[in-house]
Amino acid sequence: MKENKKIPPATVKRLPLYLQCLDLVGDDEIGISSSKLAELAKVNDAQVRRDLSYLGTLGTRGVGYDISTLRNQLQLELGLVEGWSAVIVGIGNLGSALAHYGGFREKGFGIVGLFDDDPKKINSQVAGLVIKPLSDLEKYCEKFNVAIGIIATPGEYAQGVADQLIGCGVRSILNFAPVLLKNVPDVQIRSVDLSQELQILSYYLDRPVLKAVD
Amino acid sequence: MKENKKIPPATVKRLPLYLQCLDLVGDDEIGISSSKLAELAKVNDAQVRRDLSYLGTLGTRGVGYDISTLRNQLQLELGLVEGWSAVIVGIGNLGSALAHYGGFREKGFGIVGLFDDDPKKINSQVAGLVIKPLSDLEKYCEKFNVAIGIIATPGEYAQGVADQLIGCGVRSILNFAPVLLKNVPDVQIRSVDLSQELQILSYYLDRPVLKAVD
DNA sequence: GAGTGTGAAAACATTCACAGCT
DNA sequence: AGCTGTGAATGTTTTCACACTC
Repeated sequence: MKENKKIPPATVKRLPLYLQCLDLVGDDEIGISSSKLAELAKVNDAQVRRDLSYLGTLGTRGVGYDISTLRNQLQLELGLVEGWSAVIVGIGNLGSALAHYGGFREKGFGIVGLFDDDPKKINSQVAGLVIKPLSDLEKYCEKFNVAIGIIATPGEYAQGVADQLIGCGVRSILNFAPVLLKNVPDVQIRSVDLSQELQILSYYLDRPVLKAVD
Repeated sequence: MKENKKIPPATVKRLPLYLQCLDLVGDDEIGISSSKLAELAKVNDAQVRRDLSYLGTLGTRGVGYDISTLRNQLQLELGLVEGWSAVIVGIGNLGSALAHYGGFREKGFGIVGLFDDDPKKINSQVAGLVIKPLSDLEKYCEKFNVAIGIIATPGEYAQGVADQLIGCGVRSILNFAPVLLKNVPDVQIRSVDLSQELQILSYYLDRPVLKAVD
């Protein structure tokens, strides 16, 4: 396991953003200043410097940050160089969208299996992978040492799928089903609830003056 | 416009969660205590009381909160009773998933139009709506007074679509494309980046001891 | 001169703990 | 007795501002 120097959660949430911003600067650019990066990421420049300082002393005073060093360090810190394997469970429209989404592979994640219990879907192909029944999950998790489970099922199946994933040794779950999953010790669960995002937006719709967070 | 008593952003983010939790309690229950709600929402009970106190004095000391009053107040505060209209642009797998997603309507949003510029998709139906070309966007926005634009296009089209939506008077955008949209004054933009969520998970994957935020 | 790294200040968010109401 | 609403305490995050390095 990696050394546990603590990076504040608020900073962790911004690291992928910085990584994305680095891809936006021209290939000819070799360095970047905190203020330029701040402008791209739409945050304060002191914020950028504070955040990056948690990764070590990466910058050069009077000069800025070397882009490729910075990118490497961000990838390292986020664990994107470990090549984590992931499976997607629930291959409806959302699951298919996720399976096709190139951003995962590009960022170092490998989608190694698609699962669904609908007989009409089993054995059909999506994004070059054959859809398997959930009974094959354990076999896959062992074979590919699956670290991440992505849940894209309807709400009513999500908790059962989560339990199964955890039973197979998966320690990280990204949940798109609109339900609250039970907490389990040592298992990280992140939920993205599409309708909640819209509700937050709705609050600010009436109040154009206020600024949302995030 | 609604009165602008300020609710802290961190609280606004939890209001939809409380609303969801209220649906979890039995229909026979008439009231709920902050500690019960806290348990369901997995937050501290003082947090619940503080959050709800921003909506006014809703509880009864010694008793708790009346569920239906609380639900009404949450919906009111979030602007879910205004019946905001939304359009979805980009009807690939993700856009289709969003179009089918029942949670939007249930929460008071009306999806009034689907748009895509792929000739193969135009005029076909998804979730009971006919897909229209982007050139029809302005007409729809006027006709239905569209408040929210949901972007589910590939990244390269997202900024153009956002510009068009804003040009049509849309003041709120929920963006699923993995790009950073330009900020525009008085336009609220929320981005959900699927790969960023996965990267945050990845950070904590190596560090089972640490707790993520959110 | 330009731009980082970081103490110190300010702002924001969470939690404790209890007075006060039912 | 039970549970809310909220001052006060604590913890976290952001921002300022400047000493320091290249």
